[in-house]
Amino acid sequence: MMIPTHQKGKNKAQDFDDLDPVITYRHILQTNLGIKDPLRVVALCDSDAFYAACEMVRLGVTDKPLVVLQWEGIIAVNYPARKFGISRFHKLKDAKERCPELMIVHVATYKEGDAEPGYWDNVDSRTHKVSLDYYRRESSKVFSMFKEGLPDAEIEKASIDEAFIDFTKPVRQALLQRYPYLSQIPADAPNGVDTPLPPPPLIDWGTDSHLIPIYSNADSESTDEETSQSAPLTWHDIALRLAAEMMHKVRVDIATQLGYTTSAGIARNKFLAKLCASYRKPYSQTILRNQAIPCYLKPLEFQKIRFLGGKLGQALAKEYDVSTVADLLPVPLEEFQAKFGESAIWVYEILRGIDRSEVKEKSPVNKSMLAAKALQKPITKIDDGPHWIRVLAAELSLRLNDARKERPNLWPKTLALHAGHGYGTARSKQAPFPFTKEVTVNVIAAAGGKLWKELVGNVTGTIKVTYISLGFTGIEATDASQQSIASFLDSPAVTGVKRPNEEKNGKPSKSRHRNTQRVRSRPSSPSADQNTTSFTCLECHKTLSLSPKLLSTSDVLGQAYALAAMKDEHSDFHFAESVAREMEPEVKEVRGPHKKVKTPKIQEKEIGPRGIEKFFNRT
DNA sequence: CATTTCGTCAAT
DNA sequence: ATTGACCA
Repeated sequence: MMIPTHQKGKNKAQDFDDLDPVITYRHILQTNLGIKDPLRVVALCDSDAFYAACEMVRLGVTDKPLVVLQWEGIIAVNYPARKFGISRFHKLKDAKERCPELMIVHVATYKEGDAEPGYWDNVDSRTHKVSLDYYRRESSKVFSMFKEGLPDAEIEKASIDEAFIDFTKPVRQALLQRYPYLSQIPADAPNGVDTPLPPPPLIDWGTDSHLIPIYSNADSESTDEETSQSAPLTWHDIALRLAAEMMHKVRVDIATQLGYTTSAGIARNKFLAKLCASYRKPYSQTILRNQAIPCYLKPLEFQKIRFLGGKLGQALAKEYDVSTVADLLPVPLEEFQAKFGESAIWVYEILRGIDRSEVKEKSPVNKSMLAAKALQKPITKIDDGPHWIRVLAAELSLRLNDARKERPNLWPKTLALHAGHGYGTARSKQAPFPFTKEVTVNVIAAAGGKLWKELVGNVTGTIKVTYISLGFTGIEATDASQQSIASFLDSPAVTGVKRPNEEKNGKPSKSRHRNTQRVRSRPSSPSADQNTTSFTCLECHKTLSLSPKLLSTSDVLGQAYALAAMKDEHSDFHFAESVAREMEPEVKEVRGPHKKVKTPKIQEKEIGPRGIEKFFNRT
């Protein structure tokens, strides 16, 4: 296919050549067109000054200037305070001078031993850690309202205060309902289902949305609305309008019921929706018609585009010594490909208003959960680590157990510890996290403490750590088989509490299983030996071989071994074994030459080019 | 221009 | 398993 822009500078009109595609009955009748759908409509909706709005709701404040403080820094400024010229980068003192009646709210904090975070007037970064949990909870209320208000839309949580919403499906439904003749291919249609749709009706753009202007109106007296309404309507414009109505309704509901104002951008794809969402703020929404894309995009600094704000955008700016989208339009695709490889097509298309990325519905549960602390005074002694690890562990415990109130079957697969000083200097250790139902501060702190030793243990002398974080990764809702094993592993015997009825013959007693369910039928024939995974008990050298059928459970068993290793108790091994045996009775017991022990115990690792001694600066 | 505390994904 | 890029 010929791309006309290969000739430098010439074919500007054809840089944006897909703004008014022919839409046929096939397009409107066919579902699952995905990103190729010429009637695709995507919105980006984000909360205005979200943290500040959360505090206003919490404190019952309306309209008063307010900032949210995190230690000495302002992290959120509500719109009334912005009227005084206050921004996130001002010092608190400057902000107070600009607005003496400014309300100042410090984010919730807690210290070691606190049951939960709280709001305090006097906070001390040397002893306390920030908790952003209140904002997470409020955020999930907002997302619930998106879901309830837009049951047919795909919704992708993009951050704590932002969601992409794919309106294509609900808009299609509304289109066919409002204009039923679209579903009837006329008898005299020349090309049947491939006949273009009749011209769209005239519509009122309404008053709930702003419109991005279609012509540069710098020296024009007409308003944005006039210049944007002047272009002839397309069916895509009708689709945008229908989405705007739905978006507006949900936004009003959220503002009324939760007290959070939002702003939204509505366009044909994700990156354009994100861009135009901030066209007017707060509490407004903006429609970007296809015809308005060129004049909106060309003067734009390309580093403001999502994913061009980092290294790639810098590389582009440096390579061509330019800053706007229009500056890059003459660059042929081949040149991008030579210089930017994989990203070339994506960049080339983005510059032309094309974005193939899909709105991907995400699990309501985050895949990771981390607690982090920046220390203004560095840790210098290895023994100082465990204190902060306990603080971080307490938060993780609180948050995980809170999440489990909604979803009891949530399990974190690994625990990771990061530590470092300054930028780009972090090191980390991670290990499988023990599979227990009782995720207590002690369990997390013990596992975290092990990681800490692994990370800094072989440094002799002084360390320097200004940043430390502890987090779960691989958080998932387990299936029933894992739940049954988990509840077994949480039985008192496994968790270390002695119980009256110990098992006989290595087999657990019935009573221990009254809360577990049998979920897997036996495989009809056992698998061959070469496909099994073996575990050997360090103490008695008994080896357990698991068939591939138990792939998922062997994963769980791995966690059981982690627990055993952590507690230095070999008895857990045998409990794990008996569970496996019960679930798959042909699990083999092997005696004889000991195979290599497979445990999740962290192996001592060779220090790489950026050695640990170099990394943790001696002082 | 920036801090801190998040979170996701990909390369190796 | 570890590191880093990027987002807000």
